[in-house]
Amino acid sequence: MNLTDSINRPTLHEELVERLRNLVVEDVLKPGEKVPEKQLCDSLGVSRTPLREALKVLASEGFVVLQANRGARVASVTREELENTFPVLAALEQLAGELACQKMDVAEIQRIESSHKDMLSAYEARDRQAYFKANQDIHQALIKGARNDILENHHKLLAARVRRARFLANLSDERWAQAIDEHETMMELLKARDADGLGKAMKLHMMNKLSALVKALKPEVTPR
Amino acid sequence: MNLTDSINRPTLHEELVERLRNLVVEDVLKPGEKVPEKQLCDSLGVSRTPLREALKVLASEGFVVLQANRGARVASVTREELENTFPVLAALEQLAGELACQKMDVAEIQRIESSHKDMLSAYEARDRQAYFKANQDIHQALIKGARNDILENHHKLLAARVRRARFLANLSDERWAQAIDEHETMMELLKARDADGLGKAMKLHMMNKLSALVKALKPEVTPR
DNA sequence: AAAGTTAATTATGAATTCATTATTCAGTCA
DNA sequence: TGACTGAATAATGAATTCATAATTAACTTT
Repeated sequence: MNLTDSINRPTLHEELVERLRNLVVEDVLKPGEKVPEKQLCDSLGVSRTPLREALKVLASEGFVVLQANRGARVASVTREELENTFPVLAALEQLAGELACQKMDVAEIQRIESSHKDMLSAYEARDRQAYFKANQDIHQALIKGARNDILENHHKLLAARVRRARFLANLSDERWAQAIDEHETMMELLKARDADGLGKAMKLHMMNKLSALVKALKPEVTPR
Repeated sequence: MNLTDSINRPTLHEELVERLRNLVVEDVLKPGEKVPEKQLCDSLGVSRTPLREALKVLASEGFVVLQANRGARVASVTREELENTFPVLAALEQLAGELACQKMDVAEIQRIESSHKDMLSAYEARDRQAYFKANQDIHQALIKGARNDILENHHKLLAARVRRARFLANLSDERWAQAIDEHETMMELLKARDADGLGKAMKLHMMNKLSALVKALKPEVTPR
């Protein structure tokens, strides 16, 4: 009898961390909004203890901000934060690209190519929803391919924080086309297993994403 | 009346996160050891609620491991973890080096040079304690110099996790000399404001640190 | 009516309590 | 003797309670 994977019943607070993080990333809980404990407890059917534990974790991850005796507010997405986050994310993706080239097996690369084609189809159809999905799958898979848990964890958190920015500015046609190009290049480099090249391409891809975002954002954000 | 900085009374759990993290990093709480809530509560003079909140945060930071209904254990420092963490840390330091070259002012660089000289003195005197301190000051200052909170946060956590490894293996004379050399180079590049160069040097410095560590570690660690 | 003050209400931080799960240990039987 | 069983104990997860700080509402006072 081989019971390798033991019963996996996550604790309440773990589930709550996941669910609340999703609510923040999916913009259900809006930036700046305060997070009323009682209300959430009622709607989620838990007591305050595990909820508050989850909020502490979320705060350490940067999704909410705690103020003593004033509870939690959803962290706002500032331009400054984006300008700080993207370079870090870019550095992580660069590393991921390098490692992925070395460590991924052929089947994995083929799966990425499949997601890549899905992405192209979504682009042709101008289906933003499907595009984002395929895009995320690709980046996710490349990170996984790096075989590095630490990298994966930190990337996951930063990527989630940045993902919220999609509610701030729409993807321009121009940027969209450029992104597709960049992905084509990345795909080529991955297949050629050009570690250094893919790393640099992924870094550049991120930084270009930031540029486009800041450009689309600039007018509306207070010039600080 | 300018009350820019409001009263800063951290909540209990925040203080606990700091203190417990220190206990782990300073090897007072040993890897694999379980963290008995009651005992800690008594010795710290707090109730279980804030302590448990702190443990959740520490778990999300990777310093402890939670098992449902079995409480928290201090995370062990495995070779695999080090081999995963250092490359990520190296990537962050590379970025920090690049940014620091661009953003630090002259006074800051001079202060780093002063720490650098302290470090050299400590090396001459073979004073490990003082060396570690000066070394940490330098790296800390370079990170600060990058003017990027996100980078700083993530670096801080990873650096703390890795710092625990110093209880696993001693710094060899050979490696120590090499590290000094690398720091000399870094100092030169910083003064020359060679962003790309400093970035690469810091990355290399980290990766060499890992090599030395793994070499010193290899015999004693169970071979995977 | 507007600004300021005080009382009532609400929300939060932390302690305590309760229920459940692990662990320990004595006892049983092969 | 040594492995198994089950009761007793201890530790944990979560709910509840309590004390205090923040917010709101009511009331003055001008």
